[in-house]
Amino acid sequence: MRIATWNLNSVKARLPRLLTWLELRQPDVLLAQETKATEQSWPAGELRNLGYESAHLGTGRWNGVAILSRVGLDEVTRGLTGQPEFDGAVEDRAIGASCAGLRLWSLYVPNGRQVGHQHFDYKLRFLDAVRAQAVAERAVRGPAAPYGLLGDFNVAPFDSDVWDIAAFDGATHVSTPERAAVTAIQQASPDSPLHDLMPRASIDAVDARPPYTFWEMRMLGFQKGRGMRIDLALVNDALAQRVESAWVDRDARRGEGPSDHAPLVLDLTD
DNA sequence: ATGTCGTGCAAAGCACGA
Repeated sequence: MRIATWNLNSVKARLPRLLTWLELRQPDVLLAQETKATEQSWPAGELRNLGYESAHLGTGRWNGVAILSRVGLDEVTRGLTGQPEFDGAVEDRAIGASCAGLRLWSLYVPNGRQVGHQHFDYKLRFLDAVRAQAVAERAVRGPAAPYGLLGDFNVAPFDSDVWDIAAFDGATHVSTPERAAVTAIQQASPDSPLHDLMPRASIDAVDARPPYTFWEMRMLGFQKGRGMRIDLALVNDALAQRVESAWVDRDARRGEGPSDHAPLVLDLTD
């Protein structure tokens, strides 16, 4: 079984590449972010033609999250319990579902813009709502149920997760409170920690490069190797023990018209 | 700090977000 998470940066702009990628890599579940789609514009028909059911949460120009599955799509949850608002609205940043016995979330954590910006505070509150969601579901489902929080966290957990930590002095994505908020999610249920699965940098069996998942469109970030590992898979023991391989599909970042993110792929035992 | 994208509005140029 194969599951993946991918920030598409517009499903409309990415649809040809998305469909090609689904046929090439054959994921059983895809957790998608930044669809920038409405329920009307979500391409459910094209996805169904490839064998995927899908559940989408999106209202327009920004954000938007979805789960695609060809192994069942049940218990769909749109939004987090207690999800904070920004500018008076709950944004389309979280959708959960159960797929073939796995409880999975597709998350698009707010960017934060600048440390100290109100959007940064919103980011921290959102991450705390993710933590609370994990605690609540852990209480209901128990530690034996495979559980994963996947998506664009907009946080690089370690200094080595960015191309040059000196270039990020004072920046978001690497600050202490953001990293502490991610750690708090992982440790929310101390008897059932969530592991930050470290992927390989590519599908190759051995790849010594850093496993970045995002490269800026500006300044030729990909071409210059200026990347960040900000798309994460936080999974409990029950799911982690089924992971045979985790890797970044950096080939999806190449060529004409890519997203600025590459998919993070998990290959599981059946 | 931004040299690139993507979106939507109102209209082929901008504002906004990342």
